[in-house]
Parts: sequence; structure tokens; C-alpha cells
Amino acid sequence: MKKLSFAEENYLKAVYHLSGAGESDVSTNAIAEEMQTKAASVSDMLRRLSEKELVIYKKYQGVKISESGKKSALQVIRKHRLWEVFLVEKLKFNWDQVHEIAEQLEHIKSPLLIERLDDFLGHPKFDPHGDPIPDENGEFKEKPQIPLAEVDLNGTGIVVAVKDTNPLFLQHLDKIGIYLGAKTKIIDKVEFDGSMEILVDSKNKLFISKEIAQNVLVTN
Amino acid sequence: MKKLSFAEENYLKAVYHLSGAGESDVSTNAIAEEMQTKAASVSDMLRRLSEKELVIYKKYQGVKISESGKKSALQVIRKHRLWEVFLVEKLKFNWDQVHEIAEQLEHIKSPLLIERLDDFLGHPKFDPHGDPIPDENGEFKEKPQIPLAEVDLNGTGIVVAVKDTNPLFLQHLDKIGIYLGAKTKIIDKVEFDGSMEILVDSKNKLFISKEIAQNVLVTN
DNA sequence: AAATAAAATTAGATGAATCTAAAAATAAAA
DNA sequence: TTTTATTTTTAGATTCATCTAATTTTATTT
Repeated sequence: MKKLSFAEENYLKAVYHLSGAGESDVSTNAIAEEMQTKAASVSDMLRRLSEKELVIYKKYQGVKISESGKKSALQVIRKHRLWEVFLVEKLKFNWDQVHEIAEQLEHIKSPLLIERLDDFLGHPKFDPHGDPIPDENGEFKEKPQIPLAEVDLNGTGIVVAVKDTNPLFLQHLDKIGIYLGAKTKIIDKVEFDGSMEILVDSKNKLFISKEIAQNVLVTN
Repeated sequence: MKKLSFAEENYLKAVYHLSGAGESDVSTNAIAEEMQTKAASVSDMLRRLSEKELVIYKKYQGVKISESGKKSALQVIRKHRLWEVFLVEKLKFNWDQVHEIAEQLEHIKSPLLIERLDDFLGHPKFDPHGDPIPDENGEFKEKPQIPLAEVDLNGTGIVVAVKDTNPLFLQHLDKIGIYLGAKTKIIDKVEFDGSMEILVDSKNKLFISKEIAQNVLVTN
């Protein structure tokens, strides 16, 4: 495992995420979109990552992450999520403030640091957005989770994660009182616009839009 | 205050340190030596830093840090030392292990992060090597300190800092039982080689070489 | 199936940050 | 004060990561 540049780590993460844990193929444009860069830059980087065997890349056919690439990507993701826990649990950041800072911290190179940080935090299994934290070997298990949007009328669930980490989205959840661990019950579903009415913690009734319902994940 | 690159921040730090808090002039070669790079690279970077008015640079005449350069350098130093405290106090690193990691962490850009870290650590005034931590405005006060080598026979002092952060040096201090806060008394001085015999905490007698005596700083 | 549109790649430039080798300026020694 | 040595700077290359513009490949329509 050679030492990767920040840019390389970021591309690997993007490929990993966009391919759904590295299974399916990802298009050059999708990566460019995700990374706020140009397709030409992506092609170039994919060629380089492919030479290092971090991705499996066939020109014009899309890209997939390789086994060693996945290993690297998961370590970066592990670091990102551990730092997010640190920022929220120890430094009292809000969950909408931590992504950007963790984007920087995730590139710090020191296996010992991450080991100690993990100890310090008490080996958390999930980050502040409910995403699972891979262990040293890149292994993790996801909580079974479905979007609120797909829960049946009168169905209940506990909020376990959010699909999006956009600060505006997270701030909105704060405002209306949705948080990880909240108990929800669907008390009305509006067919034509996908919005719904839910009861949070058996006391707060609120209307949420389709966009919200699709990005809040619950478990039964 | 524009955002600086890692390289720029590192050069500024070097100029600041080598000039003794930015007073005197520093030579190109000294910087090259300090930064393990070539004089040509230094010249080039000094030209660029000079254009940004972070240093005062006259070709062939050496370089001095500017007011705005000093401000930036001190913020980087503040971050470095706060992270060192974090690593030792919270993550249980030894003082000889933290420099390298802090060299990376010091470049993380987020004023809020540093503010919160400072709060979390209880606003420490000194890092694990006894070096003062500048505040948000770059201000700090050094403890009065002299090398053990300059303490008179029978003189006493408390170890407040070390001049060098070389891991081998620090590990040696651990081994012989010298640490920040240790009470020392000079019980013998050997003229011809600069070595001495000292009493630590009124109970451990030990011989130390000139090199050690010059790099351990005490206050009366 | 040919024409058109979309997506992806290459070619060529640019800006950092670095290097080696050569030239220029300053300092030291004869 | 010349000569020599040292230090510093410039010139020219290189690598990484990016860009725009042009080209090529693949996908979609008519």
C-alpha cells in the first residue's frame, strides 16, 4: 500500500461511493459532477489510478474500484467518519458542520493516530449521520435502513441515518426536530406530491416533503 | 489573509524559527538545510512569498519575515502546538511521537476547529515540549529559561522546556528520567567536556553530556 | 443505416513545487 | 586587490493536477 496523494484518495472515495460500495461501473461524467471538476481531469486521473491498479478502467467503458483501491478508499472513509465523531462528541460541533473539516482531516497519514483516536472515542460503529465506520480491515455492517418515503402508512421506525450530508438539509432537520434515534410514525401520506405527515417521539406532528422523506432513513 | 499552501506555510515557519521570532535575517542555505530541500527551491519560493508580501526579501541579502507573514506563521505554530497537546493529553502519545503528526495537522484550515480544540484542551499555554502556544492574536509569553549547561554549580532549576524535539533525544530523556517539571540541582560540572552530574527530584543522581545539558531548559 | 447528439479521451497549456546544472554575486584568502 | 571559494540565483526540466479545445468513441434518432 503506497502512500497516496490527497487527490488520489478523493477520486478513490468518489468511485467507491458512486459505484455503491464498489460494485457497479461509474461514468467519467458522474465523477466529474461529484468532484466539481472537468471530465478531462477525471479521464487523466483514472488513467493514473489504473496504472497503480487502484481501479479497473476500460476507456469509454467506465470504471470500477479494485480490491486494493477499495481497501484504500475504506481507510479514508474510516478516518473521515472517526474524525466526524470526534468533532461532534468531543468538540461540540453540530452534525451539519463536520463534513468539510473531516474532508481535510481524513488525509492525515498516521495509522497509529487513527488507532488511538478510535480508542479515545470508544470504538464508535456509526458516524454522526448514521453511516457505518469501517474497522482497520475495512469491514463494517450497515443497519438495515429504508427511506421514510417507503414506509407504509401507520408504519413506525427509528431514524438511523441520513442519505445526504448537505448542511442546509441537516439544519432543516434540526429545526423541525428530526434527529438520529427519533421514533417516527407515518400518520398520513399524500400521493400526488410524495409528502407525508409524521409523528415524532409520539408527540410532535409534522409535515415533511418528499425530498425530506427520501433522505431520512429509518429502521423498524 | 489569503489561504496559503502547505508549502508556503512550511517555509514561513522555517523563516520564523530560523530568524529567532522573525527579527534577524535568514540565509537561503539555512532554510534549505532546515527544510531538507535545495537552495534553488528556496530562492524560488522566497521570490513568491515576497510577491505576496509575506517576507522581506532582498536578493543575495537574506530574508526576514514580514508582519503579515509573522501573523500567518504564528497561527500555524499555534495549531501545531495545540495538536501536540491533544495528542499527548488525550490520545496518550509520548512527547517524542507527536511532532511528525502535528506537522500534518497544523495545515488543517478551520479557525472554528482550532477555537474548539483550544476550549477542549482548556486553553493550554505550553506544548508537551514546553514551547509556548500563541493565542488567536499570535501573542504568547515564554517562560524565562536557560540551558542546564549554563546553571552554576549547586544551582537548582525546574525543567520547563527542551530545545530540540528530535525523538531520539526525547526518548533518551525519558530513559534517564528527565521530564518537564523535574527539579534539578547541579552537583558537579566537568570543565573539559561540558558534562555534568545532576540530582533530579532530590533522589536520582545522573551524569549528562554537554549535548543534553545544552538542550534541557530550566527556570529558577 | 446514416446522421446527429452525447460522453469520453487526447492534445496542448498552465501553475505549483521541485530538481540539476550553469551563471552571477558576495565573501574569504592569498 | 586580485584570485579563489562560497553562496545564491537563474535557466531549463520534470511531475502532478488541473484546464480548454479538439478529436474520437459510443449512444440515440430519424
